Amino acid sequence: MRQKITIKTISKELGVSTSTVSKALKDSHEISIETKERIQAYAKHYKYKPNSLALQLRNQKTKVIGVILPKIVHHFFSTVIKGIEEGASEKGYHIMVCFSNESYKKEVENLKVLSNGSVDGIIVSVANETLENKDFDHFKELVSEEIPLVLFDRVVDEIFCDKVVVDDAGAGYKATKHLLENGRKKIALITTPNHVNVGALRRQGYEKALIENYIKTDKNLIIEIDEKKDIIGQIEEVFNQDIDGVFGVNEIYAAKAIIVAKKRGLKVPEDISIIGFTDGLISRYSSPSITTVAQHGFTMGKQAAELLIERIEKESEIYSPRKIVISSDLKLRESTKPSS
Amino acid sequence: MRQKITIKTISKELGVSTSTVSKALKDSHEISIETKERIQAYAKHYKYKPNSLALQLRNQKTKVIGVILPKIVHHFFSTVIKGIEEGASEKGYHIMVCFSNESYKKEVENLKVLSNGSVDGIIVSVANETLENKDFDHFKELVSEEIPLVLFDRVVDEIFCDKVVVDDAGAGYKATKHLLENGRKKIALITTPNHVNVGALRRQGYEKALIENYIKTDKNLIIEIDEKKDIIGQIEEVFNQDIDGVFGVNEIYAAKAIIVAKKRGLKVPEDISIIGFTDGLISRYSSPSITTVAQHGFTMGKQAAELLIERIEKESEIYSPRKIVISSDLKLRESTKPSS
DNA sequence: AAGTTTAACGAAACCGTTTTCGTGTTAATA
DNA sequence: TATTAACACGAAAACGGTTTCGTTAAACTT
Repeated sequence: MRQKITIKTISKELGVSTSTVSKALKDSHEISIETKERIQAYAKHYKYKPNSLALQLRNQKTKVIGVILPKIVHHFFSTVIKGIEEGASEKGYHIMVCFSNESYKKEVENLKVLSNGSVDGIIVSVANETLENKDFDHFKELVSEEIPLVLFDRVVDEIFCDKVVVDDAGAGYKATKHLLENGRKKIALITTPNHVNVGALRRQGYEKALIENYIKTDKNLIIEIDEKKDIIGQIEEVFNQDIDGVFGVNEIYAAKAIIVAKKRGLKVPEDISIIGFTDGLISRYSSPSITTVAQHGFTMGKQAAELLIERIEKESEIYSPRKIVISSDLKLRESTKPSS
Repeated sequence: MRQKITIKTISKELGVSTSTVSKALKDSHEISIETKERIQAYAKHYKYKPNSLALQLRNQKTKVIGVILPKIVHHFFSTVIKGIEEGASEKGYHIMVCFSNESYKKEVENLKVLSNGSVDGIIVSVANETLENKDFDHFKELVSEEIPLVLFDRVVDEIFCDKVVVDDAGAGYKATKHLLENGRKKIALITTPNHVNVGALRRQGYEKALIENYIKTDKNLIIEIDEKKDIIGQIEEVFNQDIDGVFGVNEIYAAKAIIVAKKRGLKVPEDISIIGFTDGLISRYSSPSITTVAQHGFTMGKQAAELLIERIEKESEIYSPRKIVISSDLKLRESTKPSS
């Protein structure tokens, strides 16, 4: 890189001290008008830009927030990022993004790098592997160092920090209830293994809705997808039962359920209602378009950013972690309708 | 934040100088084994972490690369980010992500913030508004400051820097040729306004393929979508002509074309073949699934990162900008087949 | 015994900026 | 004319590290 121009350069060139230059550039009254003009003109001409690293070091703050996500090529998470960025940028912050790729090891590494002073606070959605391991020491260490931390979506209760979550149980309940109101009675649940707590919560909602309607849950109708194997094949199994409704805990499962249904000659939504989760592009563009639970990723991200920044800027206050629950709505589309 | 422990703290506490501490932590031979052990034990116990800002300031490098994207909630761009992150992280770099939201003003701002020393280099895909304005001074200034810059996908030839692009003209040609080989002759092109140069290039490819097959291009079959208006409505117009093939320059246009076709009672792909661009989720899950040109966003991102890092680390060498062209492939799916 | 090497450490400069606290000069006041 | 205030500026410390170059004392040569 070309020789950068710094305050020191200016001060040498103009025969004044660095303090004078610094003050002149800030239009301080301590400096005479002529000197200020000379310095400012010089700075402008040579396109002086204050080195932000130096400022960050001096001010002991970076105005950057770190974000660690399990993945990015995913509608929900990219929406959240957008929300975080908007929330941050409104307050003059920037974001530094890392991915754990669902790996515990990468999460730990990322956390370590971010916590060495390069960011003022961190927003995380916990990796699946970490949730399985139940090893949260890296987060606890962060908290003990009093680095502001906000968890969202995939959160862990035992970590003492602010959280933003969707009402997954409520959402699962709403989705299932919608199917029930459609007159569906034999409702399959396509979900993730139980350690993914959002999946578990959605399942709770599903079960609650069934119980309220005096339907007992049938284990054969619940299938936990192993993403390492063929997903379609696993979904096929549940279609071997007699079912008239499907609740998929994400939009991929719902979309694949539609594919399976079609293959079996079932008409969606006439013969079977299918509902998904995450209001992404798939739900909008699949045919029939899919009724889903909208997760409001943007709102989550923005709230998370706002929460974090508040924490950063009021560091002195007594700390009592907050939990924001974002409620989710049903987005009605073509894949569900009352049974005839 | 709690009182951070620094080298100075350690040196005071242990009654040695900061230089000794620094050397001891680096296991320097200059320091006696006993002293080293004392210092290292203390550092470990109190979880000393070197402040990266201080290091960055001293080393005059941050190991961070800035990324400016027009948007994020978009399959292609999120794939690119993933590629960039992977390329960066393999070389020990981190990424700082900003969004221009297609706005010239935000792009300029982001560029200014990133170019003040907080990153070692920058990767950008230019905002639409900037492409319309044709105002590239902010990039030129960056180049004149010799800050490493890589442009990808939406690039501008007149900016003197490395570039990574997809072979848009070639891809447009391939797509159109595929339709022609399907026996389609009246092929509509649904594209963007011409200032978006990727759109323009794809159009060139389209026209080239037609000319090669002695078909003259019909202006009525080409429609430039104004995204501010109702997209479906605009697509409807082109369906008022007699057409048997559609080439949409992104997957949304292709998906919407399918919707319109269905509404008109046309069967896809029997009556009309439809091909899209960007191999995202929509193409995979729409029904019928959509034949597309796969853009290899991941590869682009990774290449961009590698190019940039090479530039950063070999700053002394004579500069002659490189342009990497990523070739694109057709991903055949259900929405196209030979006419019968 | 005088000179030389080596081990173990510290002082100080440096990265770029801000800010507090002088300090010297001039102008205003008593 | 002596004192004081105002003005314009500079020196130095600070942020948290690294690194070069002493420096001192002990150990080793000859």
